[in-house]
Amino acid sequence: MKDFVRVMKALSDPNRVAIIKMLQHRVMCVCEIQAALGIAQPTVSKHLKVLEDAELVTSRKDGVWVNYLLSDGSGSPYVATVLGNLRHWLEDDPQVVELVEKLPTIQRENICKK
Amino acid sequence: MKDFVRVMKALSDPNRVAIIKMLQHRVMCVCEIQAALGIAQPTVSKHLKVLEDAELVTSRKDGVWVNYLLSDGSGSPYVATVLGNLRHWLEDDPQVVELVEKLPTIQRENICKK
DNA sequence: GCTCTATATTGCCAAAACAGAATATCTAAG
DNA sequence: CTTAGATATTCTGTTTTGGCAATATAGAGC
Repeated sequence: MKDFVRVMKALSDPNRVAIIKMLQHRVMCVCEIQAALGIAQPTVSKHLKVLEDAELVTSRKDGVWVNYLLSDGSGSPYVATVLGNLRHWLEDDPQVVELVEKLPTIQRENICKK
Repeated sequence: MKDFVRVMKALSDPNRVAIIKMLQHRVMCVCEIQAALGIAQPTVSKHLKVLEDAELVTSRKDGVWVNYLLSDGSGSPYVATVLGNLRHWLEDDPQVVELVEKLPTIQRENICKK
């Protein structure tokens, strides 16, 4: 029950759902997600922690960067199923469409290192 | 996006999930749910409102009683899918098992009209 | 060692969520 | 039309959440 509720709670925020929809297209680092969503960096880190605690997302350190990617869902049937459903769900959502369209223009080389 | 988040948020509370698991077995009125969960009546009504707003649940008035039942999900693909999944999910959850076991002993004739 | 830079953590605030007590509404029955 | 019981709504207090600014941490490179 706790695991299930944790996953549902993680999916109860539009920004977190947006992160998942973006990660369906590619791996992203924190500053890229920050640039895409237009919210503060600590806020992004906190959202990612919630998603990671729910096992919806995993991270891999690559030097200074931390790459976030979708979990394979092997640890939780809820995660596996919901991530599967989210492949089709929200594909036509205006906010998601806009995010995915500008995704190619967001590259860590241009965004960070200011 | 808003619809999806609303459904996820509705499923982010253990008591609300418990209500859904009970409604899988039979229609229930407010005071029966109250007795099963052991929480205050206004709290139950509020949870039911959240579930109804998310279209996870429907209600039918029957005189003084209001019977709550699971939605058929025809209004929302998220609802249809998640309610389908919840048929199998949490079947072995201790809290759910205990609730379902004592479900037969909870009848509105015995519970209400105090 | 020191300096950048990316990310995480902390602290704080406003808004939302959950709980119950008290109250209001509705309906059946007399 | 008055009462009694089932449910909904309001009110209030407490906890949780989402946001940001400020700070701390970690790794790359000098």
